[in-house]
Amino acid sequence: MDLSERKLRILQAIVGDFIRSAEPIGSRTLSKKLDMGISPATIRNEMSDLEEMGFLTHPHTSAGRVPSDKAYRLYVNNLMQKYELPEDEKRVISEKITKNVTELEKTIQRAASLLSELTNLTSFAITPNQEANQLKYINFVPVDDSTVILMLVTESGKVSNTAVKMKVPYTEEDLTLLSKVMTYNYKGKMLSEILKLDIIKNFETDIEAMNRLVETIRPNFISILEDMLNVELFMDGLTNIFSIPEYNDIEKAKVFLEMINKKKHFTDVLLNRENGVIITIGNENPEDAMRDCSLITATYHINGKLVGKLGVIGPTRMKYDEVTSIIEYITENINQTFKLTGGDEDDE
Amino acid sequence: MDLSERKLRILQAIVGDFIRSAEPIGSRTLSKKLDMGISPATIRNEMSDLEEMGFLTHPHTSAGRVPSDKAYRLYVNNLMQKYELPEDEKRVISEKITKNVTELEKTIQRAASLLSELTNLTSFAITPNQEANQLKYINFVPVDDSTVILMLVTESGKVSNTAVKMKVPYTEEDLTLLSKVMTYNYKGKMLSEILKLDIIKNFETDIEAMNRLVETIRPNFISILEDMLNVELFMDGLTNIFSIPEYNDIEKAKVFLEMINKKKHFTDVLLNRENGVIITIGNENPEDAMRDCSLITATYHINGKLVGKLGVIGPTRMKYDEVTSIIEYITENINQTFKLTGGDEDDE
DNA sequence: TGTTAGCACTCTTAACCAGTGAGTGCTAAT
DNA sequence: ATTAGCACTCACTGGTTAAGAGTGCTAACA
Repeated sequence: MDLSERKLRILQAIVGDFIRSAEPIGSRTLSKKLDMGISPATIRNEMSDLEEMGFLTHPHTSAGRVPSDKAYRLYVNNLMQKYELPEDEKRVISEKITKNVTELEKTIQRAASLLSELTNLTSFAITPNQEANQLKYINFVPVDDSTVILMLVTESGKVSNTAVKMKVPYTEEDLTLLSKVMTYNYKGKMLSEILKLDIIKNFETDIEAMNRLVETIRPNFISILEDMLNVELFMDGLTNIFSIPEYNDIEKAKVFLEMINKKKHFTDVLLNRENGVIITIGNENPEDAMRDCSLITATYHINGKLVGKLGVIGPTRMKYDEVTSIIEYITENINQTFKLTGGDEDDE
Repeated sequence: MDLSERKLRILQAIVGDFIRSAEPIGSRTLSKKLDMGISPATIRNEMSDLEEMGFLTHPHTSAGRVPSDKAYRLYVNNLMQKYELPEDEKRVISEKITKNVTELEKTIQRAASLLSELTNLTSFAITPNQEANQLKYINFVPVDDSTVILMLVTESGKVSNTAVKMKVPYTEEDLTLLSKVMTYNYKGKMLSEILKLDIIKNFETDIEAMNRLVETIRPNFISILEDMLNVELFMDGLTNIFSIPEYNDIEKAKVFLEMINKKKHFTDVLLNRENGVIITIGNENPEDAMRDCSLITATYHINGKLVGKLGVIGPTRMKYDEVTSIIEYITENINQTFKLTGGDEDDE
């Protein structure tokens, strides 16, 4: 059996209607809604076929039909029309994303917050994977007799630092020299590379005093590098699920929130997804706990290079057209904002 | 009517039992449990008195009695016995708090996480209010031709920085000089003072070139200072409420989570609470949304000076004795850890 | 006078039942 | 191939009943 034009139209109508109403839809209502001049009985036959093909299911005998994951997939791939964002929504997005850009993290967080607000779903975003980020600059700043601040700067403009309590004596000149030597040695190397190759561990200079300095600083250096490699996860709109009928069941809401709240695990799931706009529907998700969710993620780029992700998670019944448009528009705006500068404003 | 010894014992038993079981307790069960040789009928009379005095309520005619907020207050103030933490729990706390202390924020977050784990409640913590924190050190680090990193260090050892895209030419010497001048001017001043008195706005030197530098940097300087003043809010154990019978109702869970999720507002509530271990029960809370929660907060100190808070929020029916002991022990450990060093390890 | 046994009463909860309505699947007619 | 008609299914609603827990009151008791 193949999908006739009419079957497609019926399926489209069912999916479209269910996405909005969350109610199973029956043959009679559908017949009226379609006004193609086909009777409920005919629709019933078609529906029966569609069910046999796996596009529809039945909660119980006397209920209407509900789209299956397979139907959503077909809908997303073929039936769905491009949703044009209203101009004012576009304007809001542009304004919020590009306004007040001081730190990448803040902008990304704002983007996530905006996303949940516009979609009424739970949104999330992760900062770029720093694997490919290169070290640009190392500096040691003496603050007082026993405290030195270790500062690292990456090519993308990310700055990290930590205060180090010094256990060996040092002079300002020592530190300046050490800054220069280390910068010379590590500049342009990827963060992960520096960590993996143990080149910090084996770092030695010709000067005895400096080696003692390195010795003191090494653990901090390693931990700050590790820290820079961590991607950060932002979420927003957690409580939005309470307004979704599917999650009116306390048990389901609990499972959902617990899944979302395993941040480490959730981050890994996101990192493992392919780049670009990716929609996974219900049982397409590799994670058991997500089997009745849909996940839409998209990729944003910093300097056209570093790659982060953001997206939404919600019931399989979601407005795929609208949500993808919103996500796309937001990522576009992020890309635009961080095109040249790597995180700092120069666009005023 | 006054509270006889017997009334107190009965009340104590009711509160104690209800805290554990969440079930209204009747005269018969209580009579057996107390084994003071008083009959259910007598207990009923006493209960009736206690109800009249406002310590007990009745969900409905044929249900057992339930403690009122007033009863919890009495329990907390007079009836409750000090709960001794088991040694192994103490050990776990000490280990987790003092281990791997690199950044204050991380330790506080870990403390919150630990707190929710041990209490099975929702926990939170805010980083110290930085109002009283003094600036210690200002430094400008040139990274490349057009980027300078502005770094601020406070007395407590907090380091913040931001990359600034420079719009005017500069030399390394300019920056070094500016660092020195500004440090000289601002060192020892409180962050809030620097911001409020507009002394940044009016900052001028004798040197024309330097004033142009200041001009470029000023907005970043202000925003980084503002940023440093923000307290951060950490939470953990959000989904713990789902295992609490009181919140088995989806509507209640929703209200709770939404209240908790207004982070800005919630932070303000915390900031406004007095220092020390503070327990507020149900309607003692000024916030409508918290009227059927209890909130326990405690204060921790950094360098014996800067003050942060942490605590738990949960149903009025909570194990006050156990929870306060845990919170106290955790704050003690934090105080100990940050006694001298202001955030950096030197205790190995 | 404080305590207690006894009993009628209240109220919740669970189970059961019938009625209703939405929707299906099948059959026979068009 | 389409459709009208009809019997059937099943969730949902509202009402009834019975059980159980617990109270409040009264009268008897130490």
